[in-house]
Amino acid sequence: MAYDHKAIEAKWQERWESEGIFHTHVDPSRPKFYNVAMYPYPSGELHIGHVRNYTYIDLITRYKMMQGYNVLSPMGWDSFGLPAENLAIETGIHPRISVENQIARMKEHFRKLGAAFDWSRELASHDPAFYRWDQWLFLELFDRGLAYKATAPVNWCPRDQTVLANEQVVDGACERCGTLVEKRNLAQWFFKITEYADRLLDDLDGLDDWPDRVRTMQRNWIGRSEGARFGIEVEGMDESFEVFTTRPDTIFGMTFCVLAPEHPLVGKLIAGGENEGVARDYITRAARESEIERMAEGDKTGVFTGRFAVNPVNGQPVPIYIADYVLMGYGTGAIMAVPGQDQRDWDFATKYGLDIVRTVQPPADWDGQAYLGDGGTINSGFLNGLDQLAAKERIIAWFEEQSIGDRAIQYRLRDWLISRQRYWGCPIPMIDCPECGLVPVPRDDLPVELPDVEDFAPQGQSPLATVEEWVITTCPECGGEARRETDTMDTFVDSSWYFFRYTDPNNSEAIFDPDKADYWMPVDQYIGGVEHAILHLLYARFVTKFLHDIGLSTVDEPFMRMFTQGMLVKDGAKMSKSKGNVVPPDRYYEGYGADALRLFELFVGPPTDDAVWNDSGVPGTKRFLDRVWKMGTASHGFSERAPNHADAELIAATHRTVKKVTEDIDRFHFNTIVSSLMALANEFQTYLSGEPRAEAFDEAYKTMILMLAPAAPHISHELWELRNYQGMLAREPWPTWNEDLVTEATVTMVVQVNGKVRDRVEVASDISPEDAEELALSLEKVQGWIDGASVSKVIARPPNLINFVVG
RNA sequence: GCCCGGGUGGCGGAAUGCAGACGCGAGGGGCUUAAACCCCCUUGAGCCGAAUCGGCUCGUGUGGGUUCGAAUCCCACCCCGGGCACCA
Repeated sequence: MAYDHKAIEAKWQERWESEGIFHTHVDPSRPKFYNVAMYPYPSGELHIGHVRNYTYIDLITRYKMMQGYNVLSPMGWDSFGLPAENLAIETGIHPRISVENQIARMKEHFRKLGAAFDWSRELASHDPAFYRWDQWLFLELFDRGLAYKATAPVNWCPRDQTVLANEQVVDGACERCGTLVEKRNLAQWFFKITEYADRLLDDLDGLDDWPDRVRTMQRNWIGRSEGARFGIEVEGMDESFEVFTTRPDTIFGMTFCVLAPEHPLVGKLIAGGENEGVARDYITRAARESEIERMAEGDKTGVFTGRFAVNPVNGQPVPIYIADYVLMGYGTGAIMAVPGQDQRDWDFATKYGLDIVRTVQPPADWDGQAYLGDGGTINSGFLNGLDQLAAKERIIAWFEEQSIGDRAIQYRLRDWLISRQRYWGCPIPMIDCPECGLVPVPRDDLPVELPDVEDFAPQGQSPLATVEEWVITTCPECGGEARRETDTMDTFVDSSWYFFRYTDPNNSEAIFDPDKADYWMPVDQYIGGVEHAILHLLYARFVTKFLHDIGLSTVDEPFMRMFTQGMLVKDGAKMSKSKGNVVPPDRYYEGYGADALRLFELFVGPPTDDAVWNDSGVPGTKRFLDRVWKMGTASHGFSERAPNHADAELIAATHRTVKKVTEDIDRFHFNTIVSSLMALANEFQTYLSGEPRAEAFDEAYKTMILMLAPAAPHISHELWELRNYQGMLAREPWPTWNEDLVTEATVTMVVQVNGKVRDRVEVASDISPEDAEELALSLEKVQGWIDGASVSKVIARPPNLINFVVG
């Protein structure tokens, strides 16, 4: 008999809500557990990919509650951003309206899923009560010189007269009209995250409960490299340029230099030269391409400027090229090229017939490519014979003696550009006064609220610029007429601190109460998609360190334990609206129920991996729940016999499952907890088909319901109540296991000969290596495989395995 | 191009010294007037024998290596996915 999932799920959702069991308060008497799923963009539809994420967070919330923690699991909305704005441009519907409708829809989905969130702490980034603190944070950064204005290029569509996001540029053209996109320089706001580069890098070492791959990605993203910076003179001109290199020891091998096409010196270098026309074309083309496109070209391209640079160590003139594989945004936008020791330079030199001089002795058979290893310096004047490290020290000292350069550290990390020429975001709280310059909006005037506009489409500037009565204001310093900043902030600003706000979401006096934050922070468990492994996590870490530095937070890392989950894939592609392969969860609530859906979401695969959605999976987990239901509600005709081995075995199997499930939850192997519970249910079936005793069954079954509770809460709660156990299941303690019961008296030992399994034998689990060897040798099959040959080695790993090496 | 992951039956996956747990699908059988539901059995490939039982060989993307022993560790290659700073 299938159970009535619709009635049961509605009943318990109502009960949890009316009893407010997930409402949380500061309670220093209990250990806290702060559990956060990355807050979603309210796209309207929750799809089964989201459901996977929230099933994980919900499982942990309920599990930790059962373990006695004071668990905070809040939910909110990343509700500013491009999709709502695009919809507004298309339909004229105000983003606030569409976003709030979508939030309501998604909340309904969460309710139907049985999600255990503390809704009293709900927040949304488009709410002025929230984003005024974005503005406050901006001003704090500004006051300390960590927010500044500088010019940076944007994608510009000359036909639509708008700034485009990278996502809106397809193959170098505007996604809407197909016009070739140009780069245009605008004055924009930055956060000086590079000031924190070293701390962001060093503190990764302490994040032991983060996935290694995420830490590695962050390390590489920050990209600290040590080397030297020095100046190079242009021959026959009173000009020079700086280069940064990690390999100053190879300077004698510099046979050309390369400048980025945007390098400020390029114009002067090519002026009047034979290559001027070609160079100008090249620069125009490079400007159209994105950095990724420039780096992605397998074949390096470049143009000779017609000028030569002077190698400072030997006075040799070397040609200066411009090439798009050198980026203006990294280092000094210019490099010394050493083809002998750098593969990209090697490729370039080979293509353009430039000299290659090796300054590090490669191994004897080395040929046809750059040599990056160590091997003793050659062809390098006063550096000859030194190893790489010594040569570096020597040449840097020489730069300093000559006053042409010095030791330098270079980061790949760039400052965080937060300006967006968009409507649907948080206004930047600055005023531009003709008399006083850039003036911050006074804290008391916050929030600077987003005004309503007629037309949402960006027109060169933010749509805010068209709202004259909003833009024109008075200068807080001199009282004269001034203009507001019309750019809005990157939505990553909102998401870089919202987890602090959850700890004190309704505070109208401060961003949050430091005491409340002190109780809850850091987040004990943070869960989200691996696509956020770099940017969002880095920004959140940066802002947390900043809040720490200004005395608001006692912690300087936000997330103790990080978990990045894989995506759900359907029909060979990532689930997304544009691919049209989104599976909404609704269909499952009706036919199978939230519990069956949740269980399959857990079961579908390892949480860290991408998983493939299979439509017949949910019916499978529903079948399992039906079996559990039937076992717990049918009358079994229990036997009055004395306890025997079968009863003991059922109890032991249950204890083994408690151990396995507990350990698997702790290490995030959610897919195998479902397997283990299914296997246990199969044991129950076997037991019930014999002569079951009520006592053994009740004890084991009660434990199974407890284990099922975090994964499939509705059915578990109903069974708990039906079987007359007292209290709400969600508040029951998580079961423990008895180690003596878990350890089995005998185990199967594998017997190998030369590493191949030849027999198995049942042995006592505490068998000695000697006894194991003797027993194994006595086996007929093993004798047959050894076949009189001499056993040269015995590898004994009792009680699991023994291996005889023969011949 | 650069950085980070991943490749195991028909499918999702399990397994850190026994490859294929658990489930899906498929095939066979039972229940049923019939179907659905439910229950039972079989299910990596190839092979051997005196054949429903016993046994052998191969097999975890490809090729090599380390080891008594490799899905697991190392090297090279192929393929797929994520990120690359204005999607979130």
